[in-house]
Amino acid sequence: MPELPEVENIRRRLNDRAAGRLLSDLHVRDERLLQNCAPGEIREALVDSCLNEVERRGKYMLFTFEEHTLVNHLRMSGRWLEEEGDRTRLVLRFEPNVNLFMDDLRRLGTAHLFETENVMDRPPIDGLGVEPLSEGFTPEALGQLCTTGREVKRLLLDQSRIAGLGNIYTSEALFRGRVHPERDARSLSKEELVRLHDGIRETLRKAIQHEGTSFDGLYRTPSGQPGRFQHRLLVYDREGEDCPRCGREIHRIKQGQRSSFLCPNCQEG
DNA sequence: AGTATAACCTGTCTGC
DNA sequence: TGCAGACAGGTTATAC
Repeated sequence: MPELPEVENIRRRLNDRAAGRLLSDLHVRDERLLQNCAPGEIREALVDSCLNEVERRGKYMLFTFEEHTLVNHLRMSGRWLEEEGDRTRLVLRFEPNVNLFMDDLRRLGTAHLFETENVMDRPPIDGLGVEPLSEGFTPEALGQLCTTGREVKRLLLDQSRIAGLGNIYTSEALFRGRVHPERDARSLSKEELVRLHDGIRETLRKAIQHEGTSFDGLYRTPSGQPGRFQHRLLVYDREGEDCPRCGREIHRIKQGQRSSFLCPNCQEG
């Protein structure tokens, strides 16, 4: 479910609530969450230490404590709540009386534990591509990623190239850039690369600003509020509706078992 | 190196 | 009403 804008909003809220606080207790309710350690190890590593900050890399959240860092991915249905949910997998209790609950209906989310100094050099963080909102992500940088003959939509979903885009925001970014999702990535002109680059940044910035996209009540900010960006989507989940640019019909296609939404008139094949 | 498929999970919606 | 199948915001192991 959560892509970069959702994770960024969650990160900000968790950071505001808990950064600088002492972790007084930690409960693993579902051991399958843990990818590289046992419940006893993570408790031993984190309890009684201070959370320095909550950072984000791609769709991962990094809870950076003094010695160790907890790396969390929400996958399809994970979320963080400030009250107990009915699908709680992990509980963090901070002094004084700040509780955070990781809730995850489909139980696909993951957590890794690392020594803080090693996090960036270990999987899964070390293999992530460029941050699309960083200074390093320029139209030229995008062009250097578009060197293989793959469909551009699939390339944008590849987290080892660009970290943070998911199924919603790739469709939105390609629409804004007026690039067809099935285009061979190598075939994009300089002008199209600039448009796509702008489309990616504009989409992500606006989605962050509007606190992400909530469809079926799954995504919530930790305070319990749904996002508002579902009201501003241009093509995603709008098959059969009018293109906001030209008024013709929005289409849905399948690429690698996943839906892409586009306007065939505005986005040339 | 690329893709395709299944797998991991649980729920909702659609059509018969 | 029941039931099968498709589908859902993500990633990864395995097989070509």
